[in-house]
Amino acid sequence: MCGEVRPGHVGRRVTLAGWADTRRDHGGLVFVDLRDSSGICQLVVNPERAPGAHAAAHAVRSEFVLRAEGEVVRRAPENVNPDLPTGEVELQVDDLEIVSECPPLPFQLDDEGVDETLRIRYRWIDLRRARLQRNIRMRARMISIIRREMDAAGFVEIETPIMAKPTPEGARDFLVPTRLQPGRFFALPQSPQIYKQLLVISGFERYYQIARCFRDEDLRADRVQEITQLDLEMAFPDREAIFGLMEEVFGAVWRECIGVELRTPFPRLTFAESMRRFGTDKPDLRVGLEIEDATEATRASSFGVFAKAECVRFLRVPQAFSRAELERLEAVAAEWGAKGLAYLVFPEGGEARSPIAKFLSEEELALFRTQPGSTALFCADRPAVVERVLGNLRLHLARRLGLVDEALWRPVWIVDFPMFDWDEDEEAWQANHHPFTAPTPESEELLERDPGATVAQAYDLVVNGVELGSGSIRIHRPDLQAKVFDVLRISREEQRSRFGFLLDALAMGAPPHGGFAPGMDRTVMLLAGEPNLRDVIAFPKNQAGVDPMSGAPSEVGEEQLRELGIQLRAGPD
RNA sequence: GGGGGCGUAGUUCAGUUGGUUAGAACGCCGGCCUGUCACGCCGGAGGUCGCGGGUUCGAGUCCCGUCGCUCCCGCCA
Repeated sequence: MCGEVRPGHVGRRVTLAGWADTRRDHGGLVFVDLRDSSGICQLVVNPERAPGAHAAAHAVRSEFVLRAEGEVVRRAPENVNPDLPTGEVELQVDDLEIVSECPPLPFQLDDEGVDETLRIRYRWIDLRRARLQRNIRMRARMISIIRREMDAAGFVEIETPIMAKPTPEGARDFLVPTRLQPGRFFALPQSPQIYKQLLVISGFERYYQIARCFRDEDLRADRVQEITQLDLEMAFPDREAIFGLMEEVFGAVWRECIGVELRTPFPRLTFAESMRRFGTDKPDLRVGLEIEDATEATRASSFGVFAKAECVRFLRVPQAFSRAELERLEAVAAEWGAKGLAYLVFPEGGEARSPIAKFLSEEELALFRTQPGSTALFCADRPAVVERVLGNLRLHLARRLGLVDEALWRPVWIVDFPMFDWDEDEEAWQANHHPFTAPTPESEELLERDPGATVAQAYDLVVNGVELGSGSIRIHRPDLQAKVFDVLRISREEQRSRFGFLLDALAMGAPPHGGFAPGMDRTVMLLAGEPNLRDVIAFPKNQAGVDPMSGAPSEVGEEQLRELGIQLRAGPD
């Protein structure tokens, strides 16, 4: 292997094979950097020693596949390349075979800024980049570690159907027609949720799967339509058992993939506390800034906006902003729905600067006064708006002021999510996690009386502000499941037709069960430090959901459609 | 569905108030070169300025439309 040639091999005759990374042709001597997945080794071809090999070397171009035979020799001290692990030696070539040729590439491998469509279209070349090789190999190592840990913990890997039943609520399904049942469709699973519950009910007390999941939704840098998740479910769970297992698995992954020791147990934060302190349910705990409350303190204020607002909160930022900076911040805040951004600037050795200072009493001012050279930024509105604005402003400021310690890893469990969110458009309750999530025993009685106050036994794992996975303790009593469906206004008939088999199974000896499902793509993305999910996926699609390499999805012939009983209409108009 | 950015050589980009023959770097081709390692030096080829329309004596540049890519919002139980 090219990257493994060492001084200990000096004098040995070896054959190396790989790709021509670069060629340096001196007319006489020709140097070729031969690359394989283990690294690079320099070939030296001397026209006097090997005229045949020299002619071949002269014809070599980038990315040709070569086989070189020769003797490992030690380089003279002045010729050592300290940047190369194999830099003390080289291969003195006697025989060089061009195994495979390559035309000039559509882009250069050392050019990082190439248009992504072009990169994906020629993915087999793009994947030769050291960075992508590292990402894809790290992904494989992670999956292998996870399998080892899950097996050791007594979990059984079981495959569930890729062709499953459509679920109209939630994300949009990818539908799959079938010739044998014209007019009917399978759906690609958004998750193996129901199957895994059935498996545990079946007596597989510990199930897992490296599962592909599909959602026909719009894509983002950190969102693709086809994801891989570690899907797991267990009988007689307690939340702590699942947390402990995941901490062990992620601990092993971080340790063995990037040499980082995660401190366990991971801290826990309730949903309510996370929203209050960080304005989000996926807080980046590397950022020290926290949102503080001023609702009560300003209740009696002569500043009407504060006095009347349902909620007033603020951020203390360690920088005295200028007028222009504050205007830019206000514009940023407006994008997130802020009607305004009140501020108190405390400059170094000067009076507080603020258009609202005159409305605030000495006591109120004292409350917000921090060290000189800082600013208090206020948002007053409904809690949801205040949280969104200040939560995003917190991240924006952290990035801009360099308050994020990139070397830190801060995992956190977010717990005690609300069972339901109120959907303004539908004027109905929606499951915050999914409809199979159990309420806490204490809040179960609130289900009918006050659905919004019901607390779910659901939890998310968040690392450095990225939601890696979520899970819950499930409902294992058919009566409770039916009650939850009632809150979601799913009629008894609909419950039967859509989830009848699950309700039946719950009625036939279902143990308490629960599970978790961390996303593998996002985990590698985090481990590899990649901002874009596509760079940890071997063959990704573009933002329009199209594969520029194969052209998928593509149109199909009439014959194929006829067999499926599908007729295409001309266009939407 | 909505908003921002981008689209000029194989690639990454520059291109002034609209004005001669649209440039650079890398890559590519040819030549020279026996210690380079992003080799060097000399020479050369390479352009539907995304596409369509308009304004103008004249459009890469201005206007309208359209397509593509990308980032974000919505959406993602």
